[in-house]
Amino acid sequence: MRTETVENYLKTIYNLSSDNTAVVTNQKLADKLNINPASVTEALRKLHELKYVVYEKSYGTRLTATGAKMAIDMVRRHRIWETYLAKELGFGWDEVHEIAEELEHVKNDKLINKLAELMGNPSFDPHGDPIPDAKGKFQKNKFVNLSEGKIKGAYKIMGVSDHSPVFLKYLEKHQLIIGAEVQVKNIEEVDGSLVVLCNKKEVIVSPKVAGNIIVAVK
Amino acid sequence: MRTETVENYLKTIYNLSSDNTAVVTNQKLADKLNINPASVTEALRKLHELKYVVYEKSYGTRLTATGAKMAIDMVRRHRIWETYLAKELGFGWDEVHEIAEELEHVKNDKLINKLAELMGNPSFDPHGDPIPDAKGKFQKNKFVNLSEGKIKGAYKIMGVSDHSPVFLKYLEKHQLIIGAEVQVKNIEEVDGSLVVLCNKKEVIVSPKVAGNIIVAVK
DNA sequence: ATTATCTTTTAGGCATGCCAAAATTAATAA
DNA sequence: TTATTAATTTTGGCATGCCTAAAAGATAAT
Repeated sequence: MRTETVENYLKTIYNLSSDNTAVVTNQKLADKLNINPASVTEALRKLHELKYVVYEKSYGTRLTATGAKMAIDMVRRHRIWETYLAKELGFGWDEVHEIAEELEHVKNDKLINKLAELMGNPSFDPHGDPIPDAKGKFQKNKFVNLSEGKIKGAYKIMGVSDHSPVFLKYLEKHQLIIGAEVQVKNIEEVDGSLVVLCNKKEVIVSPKVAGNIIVAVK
Repeated sequence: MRTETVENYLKTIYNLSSDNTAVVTNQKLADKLNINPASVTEALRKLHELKYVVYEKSYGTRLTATGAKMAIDMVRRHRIWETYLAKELGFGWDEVHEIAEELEHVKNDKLINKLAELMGNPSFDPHGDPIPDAKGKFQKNKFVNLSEGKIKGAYKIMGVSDHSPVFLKYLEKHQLIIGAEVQVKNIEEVDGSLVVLCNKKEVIVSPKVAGNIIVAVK
């Protein structure tokens, strides 16, 4: 099996079983990878042989320790590249994902570590997602959704949970970017939208949008 | 045919037909690519169909305009990455080739152009190999330090790397100004100083001074 | 418990990109 | 020119990674 193929499967399984405990169904994998479920079955059998996953037919799949390690390594590479592209090369945060998707397959740990070092070993990428360190350890974050914000509460935007370009562009337009400090002035009772002060300007944030903004309480 | 495969063939053909005129034999390609000659025959037939090469059986191969363009693009990407890895990330010169070999396949021109821009759009990589610009044009003249000049070599002064008034005044005094044409008559074995002919006058240039004079090879 | 529905797996196929060995073609020397 | 040698191409095969369609298995509703 080609490394790139293995990496893509493991990464996807990892992302679908967030806490690395849940079992992933073939259908979901097929959807994410945009391939036929039959192909997933084949691939999983091989990944099982290779000891990257434990796969019981008609039941589901989970990563082995080895598989999880590789997956987390992919997450690290991806997020380091994303951060680098955005922070150092000035790419828009809506552009970085696609490029990182290719760069993450370059097999050279020293390269990733140098890039990380160059940026001061960041713990979060431009989307606010945590970057595991070289040993695969994540920095624990205790962030909340802006939708849980309270009137007069002050917050700092740490990340987003919707990574679609449409969403990211929308946020940028209103200066609701990573690192921005916001203050909730009011919460409309009618629809639950938040009136927040950001960069000295008032912005109305719908509950849906707020639910996709991750903030740290200040 | 996978893009990466195409790219590797075109790049190799390009490198083997330096001036882009010569015909490349299958055997040489097979050797360079570490594959069986039979596989080369197959691949070339496909590349011919795809209009990347003109391939006449039992004769040889040369790149079409399209093929050459792609190949030169690969050269640019490779050399930009090499330069970047060495200059910006501190990789040793022996390490960069292998990594660049992977990075060069990442399909994003904006990325390469940003990297190039970051480094001031270099025309030569640290080896002195020319880096084609985004349009595929090579800079004719190769810039080197005058300290790398060879006996009987003819050069044109293009710039200096020491901008101190003392240094500039010294150069002026000896007519060693931008645009001046110089010829190395001799290199003293004792201290490595160069005897150069400039404006029909002989000048002794110490290694230290020569190291701060940038010249184009004529 | 049985049917209807949905998911997963099996079976058979296809394109890619490589191989080894045999056959052909070209180049070189006698 | 003919024999020898070298390069090239043909042939048949193999692994990868995907596909579609059909069979088998699991799930849920009546």
